[in-house]
Formats: sequence, C-alpha cells, structure tokens
Amino acid sequence: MYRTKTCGELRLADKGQRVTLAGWVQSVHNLGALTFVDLRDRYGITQLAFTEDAPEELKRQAGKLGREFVVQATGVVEERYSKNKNLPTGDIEILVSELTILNESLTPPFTIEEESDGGDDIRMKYRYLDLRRPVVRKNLELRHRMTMEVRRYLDSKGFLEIETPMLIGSTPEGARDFVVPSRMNPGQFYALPQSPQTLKQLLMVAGMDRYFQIVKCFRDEDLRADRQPEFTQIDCEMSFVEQEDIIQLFEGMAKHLFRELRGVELTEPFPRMSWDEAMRLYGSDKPDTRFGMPFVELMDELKGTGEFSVFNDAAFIAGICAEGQAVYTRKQLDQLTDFVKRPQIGAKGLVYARVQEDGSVKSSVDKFYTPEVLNRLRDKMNAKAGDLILILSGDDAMRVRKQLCELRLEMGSRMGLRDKNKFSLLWVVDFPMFEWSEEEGRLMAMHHPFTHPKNEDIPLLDTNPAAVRADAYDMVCNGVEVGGGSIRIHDQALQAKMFEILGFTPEKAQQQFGFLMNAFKYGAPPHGGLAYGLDRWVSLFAGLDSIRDCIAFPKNNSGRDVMLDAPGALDKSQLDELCLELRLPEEK
RNA sequence: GGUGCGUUAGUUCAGCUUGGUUAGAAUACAUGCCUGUCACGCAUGGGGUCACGGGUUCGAGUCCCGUACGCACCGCCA
Repeated sequence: MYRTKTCGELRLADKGQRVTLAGWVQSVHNLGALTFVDLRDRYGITQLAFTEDAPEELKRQAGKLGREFVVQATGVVEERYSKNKNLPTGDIEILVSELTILNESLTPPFTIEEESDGGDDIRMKYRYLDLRRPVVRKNLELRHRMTMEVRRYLDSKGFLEIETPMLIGSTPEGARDFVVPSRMNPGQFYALPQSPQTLKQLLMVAGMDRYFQIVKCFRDEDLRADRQPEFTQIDCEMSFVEQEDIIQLFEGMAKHLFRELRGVELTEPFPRMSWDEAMRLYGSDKPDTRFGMPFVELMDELKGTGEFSVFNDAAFIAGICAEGQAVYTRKQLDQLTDFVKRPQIGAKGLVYARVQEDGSVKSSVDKFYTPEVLNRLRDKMNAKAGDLILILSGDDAMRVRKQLCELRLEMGSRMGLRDKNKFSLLWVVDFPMFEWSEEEGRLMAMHHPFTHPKNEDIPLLDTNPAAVRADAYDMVCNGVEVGGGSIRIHDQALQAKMFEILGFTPEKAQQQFGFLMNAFKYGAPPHGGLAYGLDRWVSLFAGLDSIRDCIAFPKNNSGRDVMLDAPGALDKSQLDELCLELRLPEEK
C-alpha cells in the first residue's frame, strides 16, 4: 500500500497516529539540523518534519529531495511547535521515520504554487505540471461537479443520455467543419459535428422523447478567450413541447446549478426580453443586465434642434446616462472618445453632457444648442444632477447601437458595476429567423435552418421573410450567452420551404439534409431543445476570464496544442493510404 | 483576411524614448552556514544566439522593414 492517508485530511485529532503519505515535494526548508518538506497531493499539503534525532541516513535522504520529487513517507502525526494558519493541516506535521523516493523530477520550468510565476505559454506546454496547481485543479473539480449535477437533474426529469456519432457528414451551412478522410472510401470525408443537432432531432423521430448528452462539438473557426475549436455542450432535446415548456425546464436546471454549485438561490423567474428590445435598449442580443444604463433614442431632441451638423445629418442618435459620473475630467472624456474611435469600435466621435449641481447642462455641443434643448435632452435621459450623458450618432442604427453597447460595457466596468460575484440572468426570445449575409448575398438562418418560425409569422415567409421571427431563445448571464435553443420544424414541407428561402435547390437540400426530411415523413413529433455551453458555465461560476482555464488540455489562439505539438504533418505513407496529395501555399 | 500589443537569464520582467565600456532585478537553481521553517534567513556562485532574417549606421538589445511565434480584439463562429 502506497499510502494510508492523503495530504489533506490529517488534523490535531489524529495526533499519535502512524501514517503513510505519498505525494509531490512542494518545497524543502533546510535549517541545518532540521528539515521541513511540504508534501502535496490532490487533497492538500502536509508538512513532513525531519528532526535532529533522525538517523543520519534519513537526514541525508531528506537533503537530496528536490521540487516535484514523488515520495512516500511514514511517520507519526505530531502537534506542531508553531502552527500554520494558512493550511487546513497546519496544526500537525509528520515526524518521518521512513522515506522512499518513488521518482525524481527535473526542476520544473515554473513554480507550481497557487500563484505560478509562469506565463500562459509555458504553462500550456507543461500543462500536466500546471494542473498540479490547486487553482487549476479546482476548476476541473468544479467542472466535474457541474456535469454530475446536470446528469442528476436531467435524470430526475426523465432524460436519457444517448451518444451520437463523432464521424458524420459535412454540411457547409454554418461554421466550417473539421474533416476526417476515410481510408476505406478514398476521396471521401467525414466531418466532426458542429453540434449533434440533426441527430438529436432524429432521436425525437425515434420516440426517445427526452434526450441529453454532454458532448464535444467542433468548429473550425478563429478562436477567442471564450472560444475553442472543440468545446463541450450540454445538449438537450424534448418532444411534445412548446417554447414555454423548454424555458421552464432549463430555467429550473440553471437554478439547480446555482443552488448546488454556488449556493445562490434564484427564486424569481428569469426576465424575458425580445431580441428587438435587447437591441434597442442594449445594442446586443446578450445584454449584461447586472447594471442598467439603457439606451435612449434622441432623434427628436437633437436632430434639427440646433446647428450641430453631425446630428443634423445623422440617421440615428442615442445616448446613455452614467449616474454620478459628471465628475469625469476632460482627460477622462478624451480617453473615452479615443476608446469609441478605436478601429474595432469605429465611432466617429463622442458627445458628452454633464448635469451640473444646479441642474443645468454643460456639454461639448453647448455652442450649437440652446439651454432649453439641452434641458429637454436631460429630461429625456432621466438624468439628475451629477450625471454624465454620453451620446453617439451615425448613419446606421445597428452600427451605432453596437458602438454604444461597447461604450456602455466600458462605463459599466469603470463604474464597478460588473461584479463577478453578481449574476443577472435573462431569456432573450423572438430572434429573427433570418439575417442578411453581405458575403453570400442571401438570407442566412440566424439560429439554424431547422428552427421553427413563429406561427403568426409563417405567412410572411412568402411576402417578407426578413421580418419573420423564430421560436428561438437564448439564456444570457452577465452578458454571456450561456445557452440557446429553439422549437424545431417537424413538418417536411415547411422544412423544404425553409431550405428554399435559404437558397438551396431542392436537389441540394435533398442531398445534404434528405435524411432529415425523409425521417420527417415517418411521423416526426413536435419537438425542440436547447444546448448549454459547459465551458462557459464553469468559467462563469469560477470567475474565469478564459474558458481555457477550465479545460484540462486546451488549444491556443491558433488552434494548436502546444503540449502535443498538434496539428502536425502526416507521413507520405499515411497520405498515400488515404489517397491524399498536398497542395500547400507557395513559400514566400 | 485584418488591427493592436508583445518576444531580453529556467521563469516573470526592466533596459529601447535620447544607438556607445562588462545587458540588470526579482525569483528559480547550485554550494555553504543555520534547532521550528512555512514568501525562512544569511553568504557565495553559475546561468544570455537580447525570437529569426534583412536594412540604416563607424557602431544596433535599442531605429526601420520583413518573417515566425504568443496574447487580445474585428471579420468569422447557421
């Protein structure tokens, strides 16, 4: 037996026990005649003590220990002379009588402690060492507990966990696929699923009624702090349900997770906001509702009421009111102006107005407007003395809203209104069915092509498809889309019509999605579902800035695994067997 | 496809604005001393292709251009 106890469990009550521990050497303190070793495993740290009375051989052995050596130590639990309040095991130590070095270690390239001295790059290259750090380990523990609670909740609601294949066919609609060549079918390729969407719909046709799967999904698109090429979804689908049934059940799951994993009781129903309202008030389909500061449209107040040509020429003017921020200095306001003018935001400029102590308005456009106009602006913004009004304008309402959205989030951050320990959840509903793609020159499905249009909007499919809304919904928490889903089409004719509007010829639709439309001919039940992003949920609960920190072996910004050095080239023989030939871009 | 920032000791960084002697700090590592450490302390020591390529210059870690890599973001992510 390698150990009788772990490094996290011994307390003063265990005094006098003879125990054997095994773990990694976190640190060695050699004081001459005395040596202390911090021994670490998954459960904690326990101090090993080698005193003056120890046999010479044992002391010599202890002196040889280096960081991250794997050792086994046997001894008696003793009370410490001086206790360490930072450790749960800080009241005791092991007076070691036997020590075995199970394995030596090279000096690790960074310190393996709560706060490592290593940067992201080096820690990813040696991720197996990084994962020894408690802070990273705790993220994986949280992830484990979350999947356990998801399974417990869904099982209690009658869901079946069913696996779907990873090797499926490619569908060009949507994100780029990762593809896998087939040796037995030369020149043909599988694709890894972007989501098990169509498969879970087929499970509904099969009568499985309530399905879920904690499943890897793959998308070959550029990455971000919150986007990995492979990520995990909690994927669910139900039959004989309406939107309301799904929202109820999965709102219940969110509340369950908050209760079990964060100790937060969410008693109220989550607010619902239409997509349209979310865009008008916050300029985003995933608004951060931890704070207010909604947009106020100001066309009536500011267009044509003064000599300011920027506003007089604008097609859209809107502002936000930052409570108590009239103290902003000219320099800070210039900084904000630079912020909105950054290329990725792209505003032309920023107009501001401070509400003075006496209620009068002092603005950057004073010379263009009368005090009466500015007072009307103040009243429309609902601004009080001490508030700061920030205004953007432009030719395109959606573009201005996006810019103002960035400004609102920036102000929220500056004002400390985006507390990681505060959670504000809502449902965004009634998404548009389609959005116009400039690149493709056609309508694209905003959610996906299997989404059911709202019944009252179905007539518009023929007359004004761009105005059709969908039975689609997203769950949003703190400005992060944590889940989304829809009621699906279960009627073969409606599905065929949808493909037609999306620019598919009947032949192409049949070729790519024939399996689904054929299945719909054999008694498909009404159905719908939802998928939660597991990585984002864990990050949210752990307060992480990047989902990489809750994934054991994540990929970097370029989609590389720097530890495995993947992806990599194939041998000629492998390529030959797959009947593949490479045509790489010319070397520059 | 694009924008910004970065790349100097094992690691995290300073040095670059204003080019000029032997490139520094902290930490890690090694050696020695130390009977209660726990961010131990003290002393000593080793450790550098200043990412790579080109250019400007009498002279480049420092200025310019390109490439690679990393991070963040835009596009993209049905």
